[in-house]
Amino acid sequence: MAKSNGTKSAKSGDSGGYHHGNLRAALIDAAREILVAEGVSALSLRAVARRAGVSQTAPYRHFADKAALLAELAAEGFRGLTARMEAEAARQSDPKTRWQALGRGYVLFAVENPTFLRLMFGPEIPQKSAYPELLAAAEAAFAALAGATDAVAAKRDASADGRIAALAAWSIVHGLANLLIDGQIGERMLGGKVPEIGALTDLITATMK
Amino acid sequence: MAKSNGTKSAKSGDSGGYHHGNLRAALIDAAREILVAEGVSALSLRAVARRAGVSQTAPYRHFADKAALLAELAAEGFRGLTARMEAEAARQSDPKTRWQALGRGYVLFAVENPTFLRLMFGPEIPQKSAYPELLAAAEAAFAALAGATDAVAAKRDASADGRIAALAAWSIVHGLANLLIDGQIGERMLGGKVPEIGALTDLITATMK
DNA sequence: TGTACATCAGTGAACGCGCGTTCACTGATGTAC
DNA sequence: TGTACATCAGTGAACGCGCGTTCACTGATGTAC
Repeated sequence: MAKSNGTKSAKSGDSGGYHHGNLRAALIDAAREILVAEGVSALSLRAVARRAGVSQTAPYRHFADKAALLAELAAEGFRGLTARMEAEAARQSDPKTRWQALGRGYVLFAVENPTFLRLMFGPEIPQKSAYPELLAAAEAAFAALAGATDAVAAKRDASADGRIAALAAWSIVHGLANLLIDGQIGERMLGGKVPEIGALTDLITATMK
Repeated sequence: MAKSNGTKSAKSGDSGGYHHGNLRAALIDAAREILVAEGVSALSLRAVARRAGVSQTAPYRHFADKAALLAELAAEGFRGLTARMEAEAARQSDPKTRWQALGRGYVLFAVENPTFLRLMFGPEIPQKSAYPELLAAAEAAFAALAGATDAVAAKRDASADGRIAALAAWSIVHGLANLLIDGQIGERMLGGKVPEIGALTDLITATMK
């Protein structure tokens, strides 16, 4: 997920003129850095502008408002989530093995990028449905999971409801991910032995039919 | 969950003197009302004092700081969650039926009290472990679930790991609850037919071994 | 029963902060002729 | 090739707001004698 738009930063050597060149991308870079380093509550438009080295009103040349910038970052998060799942599932063709690998990717992404997960699912972006790109990225992530669980369900029982299987799969990995990043899973709960996250996720997803 | 401490409210007829009588309870009532009506982001100490009809510094006579008040409210939330689960599972003695009923209670509580869930699991209370009452209430909720899933796991397979079964159960209902309250589950995902929440939860929990 | 006094639970003003957004503006760019 | 001019992408000041918390204070209560 550590990404950069590979454009000159606000203060790089290009003689630092009045015009920035690629401020839009630089603002998203700055926002990502703040999100990762300080969390979603520190992600103010003013802080983003400060970090990008421009005046606090400059972002309004590129984003309608704060939510529009956050929506773009959240969409990036969903694309990262999908990528992480698919990386984990590469070359897994057995349906069940594949779904477990996708689940591992989901939970690992969350643990590696907790602040992203909070932005993606939290209330900071009101009316997520107002951002088609965000909606599409979220649905693509779900579709990746659903594709695999459909295959599991169909293999086990031709009359199984694929939609329910997909939602159940999403629920279990989403729940585990959130409990982990919210610090709800204490050692006590696991009886002292705390497995590595990927292994733990495999144990959890193995409890599904 | 709609609760009141049954004490005279800030402005009731008791001649409204300088001393309130039971401000501590009245502050928690006020906080609960704000949480329910306006969400966790509106839950400021100043707003709570305003609603209770006292000066904005009065709460400091009863709570060390904002987090202490929120922790008390969150603990109340966990007790409500446990109660909702147990109400749903009353008179269910078959292990699997019982666990599904508890799960229904979990998800229904979340849908009925979404802002409570966000307070209970969200980042507004830093260092939840600093509040023993909160910790105990959260663990009691988990224990209720774990008690039932232990029985399911033991019945199915004597060598099954009860802790993993419990965590998986918690994950799936927690995930479903959060996806629902965050508005992530669209009609599209369910193919048009949107079942009632309790029935949906039963379908989801039925996918566990 | 009366009273001095310690304690408790409130108040009001203030500190110092950060936020999203709007406004009138200006410097830089690029294009039509 | 040179230049007038429209447009674009920045700036800086300000509006109006809310927040958590501290401080010195005061009104009310209850208790010891």
